[in-house]
Parts: sequence; C-alpha cells; structure tokens
Amino acid sequence: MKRITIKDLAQQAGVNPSTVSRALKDHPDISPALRDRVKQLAEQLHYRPNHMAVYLRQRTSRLVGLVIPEITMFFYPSLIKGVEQVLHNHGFSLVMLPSNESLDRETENIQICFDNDVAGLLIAFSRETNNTEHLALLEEAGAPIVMVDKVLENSGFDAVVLDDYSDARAAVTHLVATGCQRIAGVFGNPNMHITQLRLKGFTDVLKASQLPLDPEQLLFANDAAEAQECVQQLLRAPLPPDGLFAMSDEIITGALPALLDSGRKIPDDCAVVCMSDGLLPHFLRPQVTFLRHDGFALGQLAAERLCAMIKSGEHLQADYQGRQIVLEAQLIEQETTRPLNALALK
Amino acid sequence: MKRITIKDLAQQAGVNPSTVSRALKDHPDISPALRDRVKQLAEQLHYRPNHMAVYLRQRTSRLVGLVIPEITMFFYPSLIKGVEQVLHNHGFSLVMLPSNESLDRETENIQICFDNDVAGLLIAFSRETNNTEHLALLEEAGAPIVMVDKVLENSGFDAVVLDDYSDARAAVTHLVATGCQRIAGVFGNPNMHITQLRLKGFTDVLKASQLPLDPEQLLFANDAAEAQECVQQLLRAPLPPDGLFAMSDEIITGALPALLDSGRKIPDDCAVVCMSDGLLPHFLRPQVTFLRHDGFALGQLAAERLCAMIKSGEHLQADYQGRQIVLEAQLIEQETTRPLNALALK
DNA sequence: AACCGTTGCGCAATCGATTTCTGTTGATAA
DNA sequence: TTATCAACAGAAATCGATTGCGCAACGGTT
Repeated sequence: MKRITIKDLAQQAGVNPSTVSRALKDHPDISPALRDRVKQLAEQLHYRPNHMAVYLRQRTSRLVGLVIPEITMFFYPSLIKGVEQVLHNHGFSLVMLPSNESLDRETENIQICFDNDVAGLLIAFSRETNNTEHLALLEEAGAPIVMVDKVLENSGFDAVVLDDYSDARAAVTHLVATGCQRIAGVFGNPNMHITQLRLKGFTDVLKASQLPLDPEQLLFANDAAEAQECVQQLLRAPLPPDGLFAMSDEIITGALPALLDSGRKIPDDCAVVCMSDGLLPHFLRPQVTFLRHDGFALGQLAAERLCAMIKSGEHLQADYQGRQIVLEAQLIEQETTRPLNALALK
Repeated sequence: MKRITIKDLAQQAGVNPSTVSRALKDHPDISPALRDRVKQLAEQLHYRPNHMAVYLRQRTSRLVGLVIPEITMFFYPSLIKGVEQVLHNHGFSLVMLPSNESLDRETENIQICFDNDVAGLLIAFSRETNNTEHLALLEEAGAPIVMVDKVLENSGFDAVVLDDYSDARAAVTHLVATGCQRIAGVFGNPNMHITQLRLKGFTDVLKASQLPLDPEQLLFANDAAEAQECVQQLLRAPLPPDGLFAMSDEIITGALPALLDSGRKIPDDCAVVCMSDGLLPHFLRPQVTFLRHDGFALGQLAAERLCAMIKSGEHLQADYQGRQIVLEAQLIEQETTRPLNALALK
C-alpha cells in the first residue's frame, strides 16, 4: 500500500533526498561508494520514481497521445501496433484517443493531451476536420505534432503519409492495363483529404486512358456496410462496370461480398483492385490485387519522427517548417485482375 | 507557450491562489460574487488545471491502463472501442499497453501502470501468463483490477468474461444437430484458459453425441495463417471432416479460405461454425454460422465495472472477493451449416 | 602558513493545485 | 457596548522529485 519515495531512501541511507536523487542518476557530484549504496537500497526496497512528480517538475510526461478518427478493424490496428512498438522502444506510453469522426471530440482529445502534458501528439484527422486551429493549444504548449495518414495540407506540421494520389493511379492503371473498359470506383468519405487524392488519381488515369468517367460509377461510403450497398446499386445499373476500384480495406470488405452475391465471376465479369494494408486481402476469397499500404510501417515512421522531434526540440524554432515523409507502397497482384497479356488478346 | 496557472488567475483577480482553487470548485466559504468572477476569468484566460499537479496531490490519476495480449484486427478493436467509450464517459483516458503475448512485457506494462498511478487496470492475459503474481504491485498500490476475456481462475480479481464453455457447446451442438458425423476443431493457443474452456465444450458435446473424437482432428493455431495451414493439413487426411468448428474470428479467417481453396462446397461437403465478434462473418463468403461474442459489449461491461470500483473503492476491503460477470452470447445462423431439418431427412 | 581548487553533499526553492490552520472582517445578539 | 459567530480569505504545508546554490573538508600550491 505504501509507496517508497525518495525520502524513504534518504532516511534509510542517512543522506539528503537530493543526494539520493543525484545518486540514482549518476550525477558526478556523488561518490561512487554512496552512489552504489543508494542504488542497492533502491533496488532492495523496490523503489520506483513517481512519474507524476517528475512530470510536474519537468513539465513534460512520458505519454504520447494518438488521436485517430475511429477504432476499426481496418488499417488502424496495424498503425497502432507500429506506433506503440516504436514509442515503447523510446520509453513512451500510448494514450489512445479516438475521435469517432467528430471534430468536437477531436478537439476534446487535444485538450486531454494538453491536460496530461503529453510529450507529443500523433494525429489522423476525422472526416469533419478541415483545419488545424484546434491544435494551437498543444502547439503553443511546445508539444511536437506529427500528422499521420489522414492529414491536411499546408498546416505547417510534420506529416507521415502514403502517396495517395500516385498509389491510386498505380492501382487504377493496373486495372486499365488488364483491359477494363468501364471502371467504377468506390471511395471513403469525400471530405477526407485522402479520398480526394485517391479520387483524383482515379479520375486522372481514366481521363488519360480516354475511358468513360460516369459520375454514377463514382460512389462514396462511410463504412463496409455502405460500400456493400453502393456496389449492389452499381450492379443494378443498365451498364454495370467490368472493373472495380476500392479505395481501402474497409471498402473492399463490403464491395467484394456484393460482387460475389450477384453471382459475378471475378475477374471475368468484373476485375477488382483495391488499396489495402495487406492483411485482409490475404484471407479474402478471391484474393484481391491491391496496392499495399503498410499501416504498421506508417505507424513506425510517424512515431520515430515524433520521438526525434521530442528529443531534438526542432519544432520549437520560430521558423520551423513541417517535414513530409512519404512511405512507398507496393503492388501485389492476385487473380482478381485479368493477366496483363489480356490486352494482347483483345 | 506559457500555461495559465492558478497563480495567474489569483494575481489577475487580486486574491490568493487558495481562494481561486476554492472558487473554482464551489467551496461554500467563497462568496458567489467572487466565485463567479473567478470562474469567468478562468474561462477568459482558458485556464486548464494541471492534471499532474492534481494527481500528485491526490495520489490518483484519470488514466486507466488497458493491457491486452496483442493488437490485432480480430476482436480487440471492438473491445477497445467499448472500453474507451465507457472510460471517456467517466472522464478517464486510456493507456494502451499491448504485451505481445509475452509475460515479461505484461509485467513491464503493470509497472508502467504503477509508475503512472493509474486509477485502475483492465487486463486480458497473454498466453504465457498462468498466475497473477505480477499484479501484486498494482494491487498493493490500491488500484482496482478487472480481468477481461482472457482471464485466470481463482485469482480473486473481478472478471468480465464470456461463457466460453457453454458457448462452445452451443456452437458445436448446432453442428451436430445439422447432421455432421466427423467434426474437426481448430483452436487458439492451448495455453490460454479460454482455449481450454472452448475445447472442453467441444469435446464434451462430441462425447455426449457419441461422435468420434479423433486427436488428429483437434488442431491449434496461434494466428490466422497457422489456422489456414491447419485446415489444409486436415483436408489432406484420409477421412476429412464433414463439420468444422473454429474457435475465433482469427481462426475462421484462416480456416475458411483453406476450405474454399480445396474446392469444397459449404455446407454440403463440410459445414462450418465459429465463435466470433460478429463483424467479420458479415463480410466473409460464404457467411458463417457463429456464436456471437460481442467484444464491444464486453469492453463496455468491463470498463463499467472498473469505474464502479474506482468510485466505490470496494476492492480495498480486506475480505474483498472478485466478482464475475458473464456476458451472454447469441447464435447467428447462416448458410454454412445445413438446415436443422436435415436430420429428419437422414 | 595562507590560499585555492576540488570533491561531496545538504539546504531550500520549485513545479501547480489542494487543504488545514489562522486571522480578519462585519453583523447580530446580549 | 461588547461578546459571539458567520463569512471570507490568506499563509503555509503538502504531494515527490529535481536542481541551483552554498559550504565544509581536504589536498595541494606557493
């Protein structure tokens, strides 16, 4: 019940608390003999410094806030895992703060970070968020901030992202290359920056390929269930698609069952490609060709960057410019797209 | 950059810091006039009390530790979400501490909780854990502890669990009722208590039904990929199963593709049933009959119980006995098992 | 012998909020 | 008019760890 404090150690050792403090952190002022004696005593009594007291004194904790739009089974588990691993290696603990896709809640989460004197913040914005005003509180408090995955442009903060535009291009290009003529796209919430980028990648490829860009073939869904409905609707159209692009794990998880339920053969009736963390496609049947967006690696990168900033304090300089780190993706081909030489057969 | 403290308010208001403190928390000694003036000032200057200082003084934080074996896309996202929702409603923040299925790491996580003076702990044990000695540190510090999902028996701590034994029975019984004769089971790590309970449920039903219990039809897998291999192996046997029980989301995620890849028809060649959070089966094809284990509700229950303990302090009594809360599950029938009247047809 | 630098450690302030103990008003009752 | 008691607010201690400053003791220098 009773917690051992530095005073207890001091009393036991017959020295001043300040001396104990210095001994424990190898201050040169303390003689090796006393230092060892104190350390041994601390060991014996299972002394553990009270973080709260240290935080209070040093005005910063060993906590890092992770604010994400929502806790889902898609993508974020990987990201969280990557983040946590790196943070732990650097001696930080993770405070999980989901925003439930609400700006208000996101703002509140920032305040919680402030209240707890977090050493830094990792944030993926909700779909309601379109500026970074609510980060000012923490920024002014001197905490480093790294945006990850769902970011905003021109915010001045560091960003660790995927190349959403190019990666979407690559995915759609693959679909085009296999001979699709009417390609539909199912996207996440149109408010999100990553949706806009992926959508632009999608449309740019279709334009460049001189393929039809039917607005009715562009659908938006907030979750897997909505994506399922979207695709069902898509398939009822007089001219259904022969190629489908799914923007994310969440989308493909809804889209694929809808395709299968309609009795279509993949890829013969409709080829499919998506962007994915890479876990799910391994277990979906048929296995989907996808552009691998490694959430784990993204989380690691973001956390490493944040830890570097915490250590260096570089963000405190008046003229500090946020750095942007882009993680490369990888195309993983599966049987849901026709073989590339299908083109030659046409 | 500068943080507003209670001293700043005191200076501005021309009173003593202690008076400000009292005014802000509606102490009867403070006149309404002054109270309102101070509150307004606090509002104006965006005063936020420093949690660390409060923690230090009051010896308890608004942080709750959540220790789970691993961050995966299966089950835990739901659980975390449920936990977080309830904690947030009660004004607590969640510190995420994955153990990576390691007892050492789990022990370390407990220490981190102790160091941060958490108000309470929610824990799902790693598969290496078979006693609760490492919780003593926190217990002695007076923190309430609630075990959730992956628990140990006779530990004296509160437990919020599913009825693993009965639920497994129900699932297997359903399989038997639809006429399966050779039922195989794929389970998680055999070290886990929940595996043992579900395994016992499984075998008890087979025994009671006088069905063969071939040890080669009992397989254990640590993740979805291993489950996939297990089932592949199972299907190569001279007498392959006509019914399959998958213990969890993770298992079914590997098992189902293996079945499909073998070209089998479900349920005609092999009926399938699993235990699941209920999210995934909605998107798997074919849709699997499952016993729904609601992770979200489980997380909510556990967090509610913990918050109640934090408030009441009931766990501090010398003779406190941990309470057990069992969440009921629900059988969700799908096309992966034959219709029940198949029995009559035989 | 007077001086100086170094070593080794204690004193006390500090972080921000809370709380106990006091003390000072002003009002009311005697 | 004085005793008494609210109402109100300040001083100071407290939580645990850290740190600037001071200082004693000792060895070496001139």
